Amino acid sequence: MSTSSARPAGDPTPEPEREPAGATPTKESSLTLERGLNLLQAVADADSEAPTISDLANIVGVSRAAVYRLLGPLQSRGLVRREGSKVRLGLGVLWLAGKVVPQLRFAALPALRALAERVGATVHLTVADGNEAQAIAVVEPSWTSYHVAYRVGTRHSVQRGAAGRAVDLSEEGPKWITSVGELQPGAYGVAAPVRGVAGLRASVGVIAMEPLSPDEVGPLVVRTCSAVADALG
Amino acid sequence: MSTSSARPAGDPTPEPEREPAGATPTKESSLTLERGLNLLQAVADADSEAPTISDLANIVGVSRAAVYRLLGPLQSRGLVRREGSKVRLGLGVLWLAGKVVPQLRFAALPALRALAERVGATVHLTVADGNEAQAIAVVEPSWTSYHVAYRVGTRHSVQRGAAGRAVDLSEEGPKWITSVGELQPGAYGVAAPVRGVAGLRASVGVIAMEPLSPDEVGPLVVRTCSAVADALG
DNA sequence: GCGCGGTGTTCGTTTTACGGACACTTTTGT
DNA sequence: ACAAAAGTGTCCGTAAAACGAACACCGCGC
Repeated sequence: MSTSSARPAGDPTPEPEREPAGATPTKESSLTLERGLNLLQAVADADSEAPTISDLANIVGVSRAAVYRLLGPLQSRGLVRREGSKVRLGLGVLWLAGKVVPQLRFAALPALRALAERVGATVHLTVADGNEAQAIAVVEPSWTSYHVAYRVGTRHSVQRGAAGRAVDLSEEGPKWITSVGELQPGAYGVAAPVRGVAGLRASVGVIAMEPLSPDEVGPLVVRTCSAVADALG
Repeated sequence: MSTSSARPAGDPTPEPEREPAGATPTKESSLTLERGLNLLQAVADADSEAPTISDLANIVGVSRAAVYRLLGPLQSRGLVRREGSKVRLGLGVLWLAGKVVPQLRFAALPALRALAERVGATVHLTVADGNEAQAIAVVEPSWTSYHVAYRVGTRHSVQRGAAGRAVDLSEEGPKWITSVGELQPGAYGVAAPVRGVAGLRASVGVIAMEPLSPDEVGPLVVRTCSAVADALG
């Protein structure tokens, strides 16, 4: 939550206060929406056993009448669907997911571009989806005569390529990974995982036609990963 | 807004039974949740221009204070994230999307199984994601000596294979599509698109090792598509 | 038959969310 | 440079919205 460096308005200066016992540090929340999203989450959590209305009322901790009210808006947007008396996730979720990728890409682009121009090679952001990895953003340097063209949307196993293996790189151990000709003969890769963004398995990678100097490029990639993580977190 | 409101009022339940009593199309709704989801949608709709709090207040038609309150729950679940003073979609959406596929698969399985047993060949449900198609459910017949093994998760271009081309089959024209050896030499395919489920581009296909009788199998596939559409809609 | 576990809707009450106002900081503009 | 504009974040009293118990109802099994 807004770990961004620049905090716009002043809240670190509790100067004009007369708040005796600050019970909650400004708990901004809306109970109804909270419950509505709890409901959505409860539906999502039930993988194979579709919950009934009553089940949901129990899980979320509200009356059944409330579940009906909350289900309305959820349903009209296709986030949930009713199948007889069972409730399941709806396809509106997929629509939303389709919208998140461009925004994710957009947010990460500046950091990727900086790296691409710096090292003069193609840079990409890859996210894991199950045990497949997919490139969601690619940036090519603007000043080179030759560089590798890498297509957005490329998918491969998370076990292949520097970018693939990097997404699940353990906390300890090497900070980055290199590969030679794993996905494409003659292609040299360096990649590092993006850490610190909850729910995201991703990596930033560099692809070049000539061997990269790992000691030089590696740290740059790692730094870009941090930048990307900041941009997304 | 969008097409989501295209919910046929009449409950399309060709499913035999289970429907308790006459479902009265009562407009159950919760204003707060409605607004909260509108907010989420507003954030999703802004592809490249990240909206500010004030923007969102204008778009959704509520006071800024309300936006703050609504943003709380949304943010804590990672559905949106704040980037300085801009608001973007969060990664919780991807998490949700990951949960919808198994439920989708589960819902469609009975219809697929029925078809597989009927024609004695492997049946699969394929959904399009961008210009790639991915098999999310595969059912193999239980009584055949030989059948094609097809892996869940297989991806290919939407232009290839009967299942791929079927997802974007226009309303007019053929009801189903056949293919021979397009993805795999010696494999014969018949596929038809799943229609009527808003926001979903999908197809049901049959794969066999021997030529299928289109006139016989085609209508069956189409019928299965309807069944699947009903199960999901 | 009767209870049991479901759904769907109503109604009066009070909790919840509303939005104008304020204090403040950052950016814009002449 | 300074002023004006636009932005954020938070307070408050008020009114409207959401709450949950209760009701009417249906299908199933003991």
